[in-house]
Amino acid sequence: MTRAAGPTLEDVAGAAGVSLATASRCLNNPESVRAEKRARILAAVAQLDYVPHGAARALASRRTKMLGAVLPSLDNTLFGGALESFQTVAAQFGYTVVVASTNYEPAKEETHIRNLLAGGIEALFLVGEERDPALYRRIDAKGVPYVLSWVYGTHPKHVYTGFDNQAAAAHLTRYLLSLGHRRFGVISGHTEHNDRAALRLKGVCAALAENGMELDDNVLHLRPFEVSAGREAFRKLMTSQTPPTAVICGAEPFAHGALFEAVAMGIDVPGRVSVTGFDDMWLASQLTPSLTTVRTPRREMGEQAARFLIARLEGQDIGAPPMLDTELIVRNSTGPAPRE
Amino acid sequence: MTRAAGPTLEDVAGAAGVSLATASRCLNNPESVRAEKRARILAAVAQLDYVPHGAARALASRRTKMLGAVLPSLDNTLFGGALESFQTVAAQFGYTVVVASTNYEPAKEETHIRNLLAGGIEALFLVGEERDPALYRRIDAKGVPYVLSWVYGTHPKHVYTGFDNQAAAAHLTRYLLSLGHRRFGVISGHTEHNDRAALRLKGVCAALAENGMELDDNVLHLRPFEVSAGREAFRKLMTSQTPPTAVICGAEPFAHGALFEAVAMGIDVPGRVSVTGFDDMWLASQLTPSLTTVRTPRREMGEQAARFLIARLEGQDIGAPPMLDTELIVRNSTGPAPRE
DNA sequence: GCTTTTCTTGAAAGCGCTTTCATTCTATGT
DNA sequence: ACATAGAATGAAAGCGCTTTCAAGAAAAGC
Repeated sequence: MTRAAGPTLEDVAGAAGVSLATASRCLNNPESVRAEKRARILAAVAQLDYVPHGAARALASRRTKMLGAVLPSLDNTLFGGALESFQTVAAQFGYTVVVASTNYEPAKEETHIRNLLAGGIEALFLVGEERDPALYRRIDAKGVPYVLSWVYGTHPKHVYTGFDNQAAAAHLTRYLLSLGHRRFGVISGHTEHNDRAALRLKGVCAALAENGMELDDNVLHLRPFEVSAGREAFRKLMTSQTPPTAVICGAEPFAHGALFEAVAMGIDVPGRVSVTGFDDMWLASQLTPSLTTVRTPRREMGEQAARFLIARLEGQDIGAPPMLDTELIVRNSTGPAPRE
Repeated sequence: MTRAAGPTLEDVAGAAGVSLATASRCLNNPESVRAEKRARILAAVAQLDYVPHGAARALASRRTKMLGAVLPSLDNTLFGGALESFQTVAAQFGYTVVVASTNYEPAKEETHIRNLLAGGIEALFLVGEERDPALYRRIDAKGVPYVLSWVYGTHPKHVYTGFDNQAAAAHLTRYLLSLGHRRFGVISGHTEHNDRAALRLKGVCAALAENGMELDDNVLHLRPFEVSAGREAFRKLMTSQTPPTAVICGAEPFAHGALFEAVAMGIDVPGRVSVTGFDDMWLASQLTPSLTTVRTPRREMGEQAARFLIARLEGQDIGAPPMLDTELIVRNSTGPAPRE
């Protein structure tokens, strides 16, 4: 497809009777141009309907004003919320965001990052910390700053905009323990390439260990992040010989599924079994019973990441973003452990 | 921030002992270079860890391989599904997607489109048809092909990847009529800047008109697309003197809200009132009662749009995409009108 | 063996913009 | 009025790549 040529800055300069250099200055640093000429140039811009050529500008100035975001999924308000706020802040500062979804296939991430890097993005928004060191090296080689979200690790060379998955999960588990629960079931996302899931699971186990308990393999169900998987796992859990009195779900779709399945099975929640989620999506508060869960700072992460990255790019050194808080939201899906 | 320089194609050419031109050819059209040199060049690329400079390439070739998408919201699986499939297809063909959200504020759309155009996107994915003609002119002036999704209009110069909102809504309404319903309530999105909402509403009215009925103003509630708004409107509807026997929701959040509120109010659905949705999000099938709704082809729209746009850009002339189907999914939230 | 055709190659001219650098103005001080 | 600092301007040199164009190398034909 041949693209319509469109007027160039040179045309604008010509129409305004100034040099190319002056026209360029006028657009990037209006103060440096005499008011009278500025008016002429701006008029020419308006009249010709001039739109600057991004690639040319990028090539000459070494600035693309593009930010990249690689997410596990776009079809999901979990990441959508973060992306929305990331994009909104970016737009406020005149940045544009290029997005890619791995579809929860970590292998795709490298390709996407490579492409974004080649495309010229100046900074990168990523989810999670665990990835091939070579990938990090490639990003560093380009001098592209990045932020790891949804986690808050300790590696000094990384910048995080996230929260403490493990602590949040442990806190939630302690709450359940305080309610008297001793038999747990856990539905979690697969942990191999998902450090958030792994961390949450670790938090659960840690809290259990504090009380001299441990998680039996057959009450731990690893599943893809889907409601149907939650239903199925919940049913499996509740039809075992010794069903748990509390089912901890490492992600909210599992909890939603569990609650739906409980209705289908005629199981009283929280009378017979307590159920917890993780993320506090809008549905959590609407369900009956409403879901006890952990609120995660989705929009905050996106916003914080954008602000940090942009500050970095503009040379202002705001420090690394602070760890974000989570909050245990106690609702009606949890209650005292039933007496035997 | 100074970006790390990184090796240029010239460095690669130097390392491989060939000219810049040959190195360039080797990357864009490998066949045209003698195998022996090709190997040397590729080796140099690998060894230097060379990544092409997007802006430079774009400037020289007038191709950015970037696609733009402007959506009402990113924090919403409605558009997220379309974006996901759009991006996936784009990536398959080596395109990158730049995204922007208007946050349901149509005024923002123009700015975003302007920025994307300046950024160099080669094609545009938009939602809905209704917008300032000047905006369309600006896009045309750049020679950027675009697709309008979520609608399927008749304007010859537009390309649509969508479905017939009006027909779908009319079909749904007729179904309700056939169940004996005569008193309707409608919860719809604001129609001023939302042709999808307007079209659906029109479909409802058309079906009603066929039976010599019309929609009274006080049973029509226009709201922002939120569950809470759905709850509130439903309550208002059901506490009026003559509550409707069927509540038609122009978007699914309203229907979800209505169903939740019905539970809260102890109203039997569909015994006392039938409720319908529009879009068939995953939740629709999980709710109790499960929701009668219209399935809209979200992922198909994104995929179709990407395929069409890319074909256009590559000069293959595949025709305009066909109108996509919707499907009335009858579940348990609808039933015969209660007898008076 | 030598000419003609077909491939491969390299040199060089940009793509549209930003940004030094040197120059021309304008404003200021005396 | 005259020198001088400071501001505004234009010419020109790229930014890193693609792509003509013409020349050189290889393959094919007689």
